[in-house]
Amino acid sequence: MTSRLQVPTTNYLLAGLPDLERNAVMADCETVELAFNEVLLRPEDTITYVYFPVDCFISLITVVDNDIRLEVSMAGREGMLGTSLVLGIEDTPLLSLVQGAGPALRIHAANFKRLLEQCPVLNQRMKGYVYFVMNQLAKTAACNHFHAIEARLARWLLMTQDRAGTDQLYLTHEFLAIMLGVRRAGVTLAAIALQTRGLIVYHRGEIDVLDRQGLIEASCDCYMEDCALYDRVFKAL
Amino acid sequence: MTSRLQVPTTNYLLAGLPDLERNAVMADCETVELAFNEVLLRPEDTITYVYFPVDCFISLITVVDNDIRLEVSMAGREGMLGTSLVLGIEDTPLLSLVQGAGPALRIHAANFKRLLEQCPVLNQRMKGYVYFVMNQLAKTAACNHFHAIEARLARWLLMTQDRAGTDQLYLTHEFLAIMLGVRRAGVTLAAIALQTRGLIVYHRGEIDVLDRQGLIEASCDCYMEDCALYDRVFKAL
DNA sequence: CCACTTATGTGCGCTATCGTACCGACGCAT
DNA sequence: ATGCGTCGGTACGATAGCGCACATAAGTGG
Repeated sequence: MTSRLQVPTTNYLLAGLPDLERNAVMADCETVELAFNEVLLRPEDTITYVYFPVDCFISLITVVDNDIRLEVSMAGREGMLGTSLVLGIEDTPLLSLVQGAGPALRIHAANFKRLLEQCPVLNQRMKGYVYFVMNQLAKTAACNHFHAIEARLARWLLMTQDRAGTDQLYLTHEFLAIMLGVRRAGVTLAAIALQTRGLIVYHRGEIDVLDRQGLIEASCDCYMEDCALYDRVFKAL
Repeated sequence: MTSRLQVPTTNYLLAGLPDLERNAVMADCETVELAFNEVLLRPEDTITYVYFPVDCFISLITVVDNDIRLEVSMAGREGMLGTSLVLGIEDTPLLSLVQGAGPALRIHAANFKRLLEQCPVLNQRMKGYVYFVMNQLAKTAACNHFHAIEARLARWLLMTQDRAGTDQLYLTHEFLAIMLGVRRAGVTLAAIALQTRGLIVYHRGEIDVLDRQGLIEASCDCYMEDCALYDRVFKAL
């Protein structure tokens, strides 16, 4: 049960294409249902499909020291999975994990590469997205380093809310701890702080955003800067 | 005075081009001498020149909360400055700062864009470098978050040594502190530890690498993984 | 309704790092 | 030779977050 009034039917990167290109892309797309916790790509994997989330979202996670994980990017309907192919590289060093179940469009890698050649607007939008992700990575590196858990949690919830398109998020503190690279107990404390301020309520694996504006104030500026960068890149495309 | 026996005359990204393309690129290049501490690009700046370091190196720095800085990437003769143009974007959100003075090749942005269209190998190598940087950013985000100052300092020195091509590095603790996003006093302690182990010696703004292998052992795996990724990307190109 | 699993709350001692400050040493410039 | 700015060493209290461990509470399945 969600508060969503209307189920979105497409992905923003594709929605902005001119009709001709969008039709060409859609002709090669199939809709698939991504399951919660599904691993789409492991580090070093060869990319077989490119995914465009429609109503789901995916975490991109870097793995260090063999087992320590940290989320470095997130793709929902504003993004895609498979950026390496845009750069002409067939594999990925990141782990991609489905965090919000739901439909996505997917295309075979070979078809995607063909489409990149044939569709100049698609190509430029994909490159724009790569640019956005790069700068999000840079910003996130600094954010993770300098900002407190509470602000980072607020940012993470906002980003997830945007990508999930709903005010109800289904996540445990345990899971958030892994994403943020901190202790589970640390997340609990931060969550209590946000809840006490009336910004969220949560209960056993569900977090509801009550006060989006308040969350924005509780988060670091990184959230708004990310949004601004996305808009800047794609308003021009 | 350096320990370098031979001054390198070109940039690795360009050196690997087929003759035809390299000649085309070189025809549009001029050699410039970059000065220590020179700011090549500020956040939001429009890129006017693309730089290919020949015997100098440049820090790419992200700025958060208006004044806090953190180095997120570094470009020496193995890299370039101006990756945004490879993605068809004219500006950059990062600050680029010359850290090691010396010669670089530069090309006007407009000419570079033309060359990207005309030279397929150049284009693919540039995209490969973007891929490398993206994954370096992701890895660095985790490294900054999880690893101790001493290991990060060791990694930073190794990376700088590779890019500078010399065992003598001219950097103060103060400067290193800004790059690593830590206190100056924290760098001093880490430097003392490395020096005590005989891996480096330093004195008023100069750091000499004595035991490269030892430094590798003192650094986190991130260093070697970075090197491996670079090799993997470019051995295929 | 009970046993079990999972999610959250909490406590405690520990450590890395912070912020700040001060001092001495070095070396350049006059 | 002197003076001043820069660089590095050190100290000290503060603190965020850690590792670990245990308690409680809420669902879940028999």
